Amino acid sequence: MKFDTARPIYLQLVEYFRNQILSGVWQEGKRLPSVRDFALQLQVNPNTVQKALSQLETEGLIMTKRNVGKFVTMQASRIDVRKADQAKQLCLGFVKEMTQLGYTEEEMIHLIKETLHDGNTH
Amino acid sequence: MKFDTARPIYLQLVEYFRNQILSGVWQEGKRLPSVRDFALQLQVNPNTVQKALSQLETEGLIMTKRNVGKFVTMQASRIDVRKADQAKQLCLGFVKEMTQLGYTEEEMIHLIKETLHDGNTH
Amino acid sequence: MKFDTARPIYLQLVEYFRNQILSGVWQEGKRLPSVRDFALQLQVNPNTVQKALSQLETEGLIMTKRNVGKFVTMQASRIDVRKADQAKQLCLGFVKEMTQLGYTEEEMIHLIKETLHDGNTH
Amino acid sequence: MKFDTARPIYLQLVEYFRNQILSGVWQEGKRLPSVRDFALQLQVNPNTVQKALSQLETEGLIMTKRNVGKFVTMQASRIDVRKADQAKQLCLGFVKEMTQLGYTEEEMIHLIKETLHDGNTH
DNA sequence: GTGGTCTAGACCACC
DNA sequence: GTGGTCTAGACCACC
Repeated sequence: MKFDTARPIYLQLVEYFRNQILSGVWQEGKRLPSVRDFALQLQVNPNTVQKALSQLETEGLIMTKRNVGKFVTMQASRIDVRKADQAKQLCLGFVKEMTQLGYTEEEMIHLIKETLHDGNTH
Repeated sequence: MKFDTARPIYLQLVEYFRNQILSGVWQEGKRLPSVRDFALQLQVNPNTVQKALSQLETEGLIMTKRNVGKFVTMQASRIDVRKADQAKQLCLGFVKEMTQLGYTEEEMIHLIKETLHDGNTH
Repeated sequence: MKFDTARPIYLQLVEYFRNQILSGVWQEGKRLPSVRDFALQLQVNPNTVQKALSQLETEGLIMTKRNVGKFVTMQASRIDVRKADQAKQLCLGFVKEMTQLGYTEEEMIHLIKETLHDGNTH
Repeated sequence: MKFDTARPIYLQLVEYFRNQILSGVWQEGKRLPSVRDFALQLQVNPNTVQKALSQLETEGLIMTKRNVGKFVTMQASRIDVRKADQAKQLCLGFVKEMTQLGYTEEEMIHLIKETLHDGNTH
């Protein structure tokens, strides 16, 4: 995994982990690797992993079973709500910035389609 | 003007100034207020204004005439290119994140339209 | 029985067993199920049950008859003293925290009554 | 300040800081000592102080002005709500445990009064 | 082995 | 000077 040096590693981890959960790549109830394993695998300090996972626990996407491990929440509804929230935030931000630049609805939609069909999303 | 205390003020100024230029609110060739006037008006340290304006000069959106003042560039084409770039970046980021969450093209466009017609953009 | 995965299970057992004894649900002299039976019934490791029962024996609420089994103590006075102690500790803690928050005697008593009559205690 | 060695220091700090705010000892808008000063004064590591203050920021009781310092929130209403919440939680816990032990309303209130008039609260 | 806490100390950006 | 991040590494309880 490549980290952007300009932003805190732990925040990039939060975003990565959150995406895995909201997109369903990590399914409800899935057991996560241990903090130490994550740290080895991601080449960062265990404390950094711990900080990211704690934040996701605060957000309710992860739960800890003491002396057992950490798990993706089993409440699918919570995941769905968060996913819809996240999408709404992304849309709001995008629309706000494009509007400020002076783009119209048609232009926005045209540009979005163009972007999707360019194959630059990967 | 309201600043977010969590992010560097100079960056917020860069974004604000850049938006004014790219959206055409500040037209080509427009003379900018002096650094001191900006600082008074925005209630920030003159060094902060200076730092923001320098960055925009590096980006080619502003030019300095020695002993006269600072001006929005007169090269309209440069502004247009930057504006298109900015829009493309916004689209790429938006599409990438929505795709990661698992949204399809139709869903994205539906959500964008919904956002625009909700009146929540302000 | 539901355990809070965030806190040691054995401590939760200690609290549960102690409550059963102090409240009189388990009367003086009552013979307890075997460690193995408890473990099966509570779905925990026998070592965990053992640890909890040992602590209660140290506290004098339980006694072991070798090759026979474990029993609630027959000294009713010991139970009464511990119960009064426990209540006193609860009161002290409660009053201390409420006082720190700035609540007066009248307010505390009013809130307690409100809580009791809300039916939220279960 | 004396720390209970059985519980995490950062949690004890959270509780201490929170109490200072909810009780009004630290008033709305009050600037807190710097993280480093707190650490020196409390004889703990700056990271430990930081962790406690971050949690209070998540709770909305503290806000950070970058490069300036940390401040008690200026939203008095938020403080009031949290204070009422806290009191309700304390009452619920107290009533639940006393009820489990078999105490009646009259007994609880009698014991609370006794505790308050014993002078043992300090 | 699991997560959680804490320290010492370095380094960073911003102002 | 301010807060924020990160690391290396130790130590703990629980199971």
